[in-house]
Amino acid sequence: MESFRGRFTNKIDAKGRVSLPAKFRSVATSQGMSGVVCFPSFRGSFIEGSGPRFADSVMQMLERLDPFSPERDMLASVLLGDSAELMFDSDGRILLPEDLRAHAGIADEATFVGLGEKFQIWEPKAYEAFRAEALEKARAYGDLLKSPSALPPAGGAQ
Amino acid sequence: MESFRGRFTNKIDAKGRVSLPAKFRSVATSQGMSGVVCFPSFRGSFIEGSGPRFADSVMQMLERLDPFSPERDMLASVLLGDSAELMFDSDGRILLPEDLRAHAGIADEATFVGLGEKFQIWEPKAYEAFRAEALEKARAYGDLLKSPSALPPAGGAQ
DNA sequence: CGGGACATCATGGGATAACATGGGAAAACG
DNA sequence: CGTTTTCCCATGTTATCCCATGATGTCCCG
Repeated sequence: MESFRGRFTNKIDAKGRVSLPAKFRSVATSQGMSGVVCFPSFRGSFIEGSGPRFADSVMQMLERLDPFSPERDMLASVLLGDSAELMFDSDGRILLPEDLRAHAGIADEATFVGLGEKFQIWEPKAYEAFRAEALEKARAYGDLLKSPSALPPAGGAQ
Repeated sequence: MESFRGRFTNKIDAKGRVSLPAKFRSVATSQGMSGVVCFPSFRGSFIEGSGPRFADSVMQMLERLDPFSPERDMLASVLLGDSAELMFDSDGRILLPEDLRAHAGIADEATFVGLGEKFQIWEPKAYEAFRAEALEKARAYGDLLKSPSALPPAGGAQ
């Protein structure tokens, strides 16, 4: 199962287009979609993105809630209302909407970071800073990664 | 399966016409209807809308209730009695009925918010306020989707 | 091992199509 | 008849398509 991996920084042209890294493109395509789904992170100034597989799982989670419940409406507003389906053109580029760019403080360059089932899009310098911090935290969180064979029962989600 | 996603704010002209966002239009069309079904929300000052698929499922939900119960009648009078089938014209516009506009406090602009199987139509500033609240609550509901990996990535449960 | 032929990719620009929006005229309605 | 709705056309803006270029990588063959 392919997943998003690696880091790529691409330019944004005058029309707002960016090349989606070729490797990301092929992940999305292998999931049956000629595009990606993006939405502003509600945890920081960056854009979250994914292929249809992850996006569908979010959708299914929402459909399990009562159709007129406040929880469903609020979660859907944030997760779907703010999201955008960005199809790539014949050259593999996507058009980053103005509001998403503003959220991430992105001007003329964007850094794509693969995170498995999803990826993130950052303003390059902002990502540098985040990455330095992530490295620190990773050191501390390293203990959380257990060898699968060492997990006691099933579930593991302490 | 296509669904309503994204947020769009369009103008209402002197005749009361609004462009239904092109993406919403194609969702409705793919469900076999050249229009959408709209009705006032019973939980707030906004309009609920959907394609025929969701509208049918609402119908079925009503039919599961006791046919002569006051609950059923109350819900039906809002969900069906106040609902309108709005066909879009050759340019993809719909005509928002006066009572629906009044319910949502909509004057000359309308914000369409995609929520999966359904969508909502808001007065832009009212939606802004709702969204801010939704963002807060979504963080609280975040237990449902806390770490992104907590979501079933590839059909974990279903 | 080296060098080139070729594919892939990111990027730029011009042409074209799609979309939101405004207004006029015909048609439907009461 | 007057009012409201539908249809048609015009326009500016935005997005999409198509082609060109250069840079990088890959592969094959000598």
